[in-house]
Amino acid sequence: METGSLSLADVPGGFDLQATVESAQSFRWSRADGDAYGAATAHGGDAWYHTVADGDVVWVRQVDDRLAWRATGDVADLLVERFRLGDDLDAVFASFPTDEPLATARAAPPGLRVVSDPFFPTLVSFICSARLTVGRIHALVNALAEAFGDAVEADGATYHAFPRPAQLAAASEAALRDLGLGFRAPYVAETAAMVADGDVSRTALDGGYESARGELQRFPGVGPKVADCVALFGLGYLAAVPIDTWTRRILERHYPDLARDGYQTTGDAVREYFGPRAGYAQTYLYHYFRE
DNA sequence: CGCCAGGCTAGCG
DNA sequence: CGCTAGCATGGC
Repeated sequence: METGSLSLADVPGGFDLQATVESAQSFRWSRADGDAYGAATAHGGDAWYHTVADGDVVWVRQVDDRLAWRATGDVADLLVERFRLGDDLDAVFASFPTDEPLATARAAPPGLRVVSDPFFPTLVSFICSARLTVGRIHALVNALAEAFGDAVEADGATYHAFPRPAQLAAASEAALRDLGLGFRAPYVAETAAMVADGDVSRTALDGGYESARGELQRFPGVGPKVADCVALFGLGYLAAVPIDTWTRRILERHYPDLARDGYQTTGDAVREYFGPRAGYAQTYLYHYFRE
């Protein structure tokens, strides 16, 4: 087991681990003190969170200006990437128009970051997200890992990586339904098969936000909203603005001029207003106003 | 019991 | 094009 600690003192705009891993972007972080994902907790502040990333079991916790980690390998670089610690949040917010709702959202808490998660787990997670609560998405995604992912031992316990495309493609639709996937089961099965078979263009995914969105919607179970979530959290396109039921309510209440009838037109209006990193604004608004 | 959840798809007009 | 019913499941 290796350990390390990252200083957050010089990370511009700061970092809030709990907000970032419990804000329904990533569903593969679990808190040691019970499975309270999605439940508002006043102070998970210095709790340990764990996951399996790139084959390593990883524990991480934040104490003030330090991010401490333990893992089965060196994960310092991985954490910097996954949590986008290189993003200058002060610069991001300086690029937004100043308005009251966003200022309020940023203050509670500052340091929430858009995650940068691996593509396939993000794709499957958000296919699963349709018509589910955040807590149930978390439970389902981790049930998929336990059922079909590689086992990794650490500290005398067994953890599971998220399944690779071929592993999920080999799962029967009935087995997926048994986990509680419901009508999402065939979507996950067919999408996993497409990725496992190479029926996806990496060039299109890497060819900009518009290109990626089109390629993503080729997958069954991926419409405009899920495509935006994958583009933002799994491909790093900060122009993506996922508009779920909560975000639509938030827009209608706080930004009535941006809430158009259609999905696409609303997203375009939000991008027009906040600019090319509008996804960051959406992530803060969603996190703060969801309650 | 009814309603809703980080929606999508098929099938209408 | 736009619009809507149906979809599985569990929690409140």
